[in-house]
Amino acid sequence: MPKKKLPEAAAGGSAAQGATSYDVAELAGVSQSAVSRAFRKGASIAPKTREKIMRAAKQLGYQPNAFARGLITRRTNLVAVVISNLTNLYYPEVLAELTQRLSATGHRVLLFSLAAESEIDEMLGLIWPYRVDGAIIAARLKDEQIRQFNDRGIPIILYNRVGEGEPAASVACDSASGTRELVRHLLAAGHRRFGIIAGPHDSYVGEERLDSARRHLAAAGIEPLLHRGGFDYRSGEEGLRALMEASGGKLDAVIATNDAMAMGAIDCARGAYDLAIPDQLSIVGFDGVGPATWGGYQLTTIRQPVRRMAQAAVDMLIERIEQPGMEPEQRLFGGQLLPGRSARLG
Amino acid sequence: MPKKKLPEAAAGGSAAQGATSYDVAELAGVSQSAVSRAFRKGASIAPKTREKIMRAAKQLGYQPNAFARGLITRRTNLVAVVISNLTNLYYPEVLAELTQRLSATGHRVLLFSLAAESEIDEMLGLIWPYRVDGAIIAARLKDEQIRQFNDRGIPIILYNRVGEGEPAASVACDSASGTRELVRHLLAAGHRRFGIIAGPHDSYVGEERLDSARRHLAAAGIEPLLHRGGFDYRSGEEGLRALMEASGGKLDAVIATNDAMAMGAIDCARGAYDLAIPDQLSIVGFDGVGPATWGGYQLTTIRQPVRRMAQAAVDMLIERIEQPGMEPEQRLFGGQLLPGRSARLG
DNA sequence: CTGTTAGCGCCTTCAC
DNA sequence: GTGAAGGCGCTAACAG
Repeated sequence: MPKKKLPEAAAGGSAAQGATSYDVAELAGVSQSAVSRAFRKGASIAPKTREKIMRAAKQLGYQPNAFARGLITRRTNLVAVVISNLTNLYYPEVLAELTQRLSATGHRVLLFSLAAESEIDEMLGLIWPYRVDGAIIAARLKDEQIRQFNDRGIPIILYNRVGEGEPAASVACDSASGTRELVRHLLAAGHRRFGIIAGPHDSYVGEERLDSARRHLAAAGIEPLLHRGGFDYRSGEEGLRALMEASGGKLDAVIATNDAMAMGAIDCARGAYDLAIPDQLSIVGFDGVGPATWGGYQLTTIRQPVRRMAQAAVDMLIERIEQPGMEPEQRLFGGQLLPGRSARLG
Repeated sequence: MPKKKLPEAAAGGSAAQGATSYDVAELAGVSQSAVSRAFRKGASIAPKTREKIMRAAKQLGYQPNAFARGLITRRTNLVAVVISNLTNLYYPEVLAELTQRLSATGHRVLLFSLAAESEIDEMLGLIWPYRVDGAIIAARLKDEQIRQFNDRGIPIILYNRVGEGEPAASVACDSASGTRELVRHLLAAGHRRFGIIAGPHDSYVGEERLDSARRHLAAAGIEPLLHRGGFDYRSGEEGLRALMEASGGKLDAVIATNDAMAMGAIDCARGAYDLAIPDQLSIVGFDGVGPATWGGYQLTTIRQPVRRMAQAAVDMLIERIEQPGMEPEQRLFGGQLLPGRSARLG
């Protein structure tokens, strides 16, 4: 029988601070462990007792305490989702998909967002106490940081990143071949004078896109102008301005390494230089975010299959939670060319 | 001394499944409770022992188990954040602010996003087991649902919503007066034939904006045309089309109840009807999301003070966590008119 | 199928 | 300032 008997409201009054399984057991006239079983899925319990218990539970507003449960089962049903840059236009889509998928499989999302990549170590210190079952990470982890997850036996999935030395499972969109496709079409349409608006050095996919663009342009004997920005709209405006200046206004095509910058470049080209897009200048992006398809932009870009990628990330993570020690698979998704109307393609 | 002695790696090899405070105590040559004190802030412990313990802890990769701690202290440091519509352009900003603020005050964010408002009850069932310290909710709660939080003694802050019957603390942007300001300027500029593109009925702020617009137009003897959409860009396009049709093309101004729809309307007006904005048609929005200020739109709108609102929500929540039983204050923030270039204002 | 008995890892009195 | 017990709410073997 229950040892604690705080002076509580008599009948089914205020649930106050949360009833325990003992309270429910008492009310239902069964043992505490019966209550426990009633709330676990594969547990053997007679339908009648179960029903009795559920009724009592509802009356008391009882819900099993996840903390007590997690302490024993060593399963918290918590998944950490780490996103560096929530205001990026691209990530909200990802986050929405991830939380939906994770909820659907009985997991809760513990969200971490970073103001700067340097905060990662600090953030890891906030994660460990919660004994998350796994993590999905869209931020640049160092090998050392990946190893900390590995050492603790916490499976992780890197999103649009790959582990450099330390093994890590990952899903990503194939930036290299997406960019190649854009470059090829631009070359085929006769563009020769290129500018590139790239992101900061510390972005994995950003550098991949930049490298790919330069490599394939070099293969055609072309050396593009380069400007670096911060992946946001304003960077696109600044980038276009810088490129126009550096080229003396002689530019055929601009490759931005994401959509936000491409849209900034388009608006700047139209607004500040009165250029017709794509007739006088072709501009391409990457990601296929929502606004890219808006009438004002109709951006020529590569659309990442966000839903499938998120689905894959969740599936892979759950596999690894249920079945520890799986090999660090890397899944690479192809992007889809959205022709749009911001570039002339050949 | 520790009773469990699993056959583990001998030295400081693999931290495996997480060291406990007993492991640390043993290694540091102190009692378990000393370790506990070393990791709690206001606890009395000698600097030297503390240091010894911290060294041992680091060696073992020890971090206190939040589940065990929460079980005793009844404080989980978890805050539920519920957002109905993550892909809304507006909410990512909010979410980013909220997570930053909450992290800064030692709280973890448990994120829930809804595909439909009907999922709320289901979601509440997922929240209770985690004994969150509080919740910030940007979704339409019914009184009954608010009461469940109140009954459990879990403080909540409604974001851009207010409780209808059941008392609830809230922060919101003053939609009514923001809309009034827009309408007044539009009237002053001589607009007479109005169309409104509104959101679905179940949006609190949406209806508030709609009501306010209609009321102030009515005061000027004007009855606007109305089209309802879903708060997204496409709805704005459709809305404009519908209004043009219903008015036979005779329209002076369109009031969209959020920015996304306003931007859709602008693009549609330009693209499908070849109208010059704002010369031939004024279009206004509400929210002041990022893209609204982009060169292609330069939307005339009301900017919500998102940062201050998020800050306020977090502050109010924390107050109520530390000091239960505070009265349900409602904080209303004024929006700022962004004149932009999508409407002629008087 | 049900009740009993140990803990999960930590915080919290309480003596010392 | 430190260590020794007890218990937070629940699950996981066990008997019956």
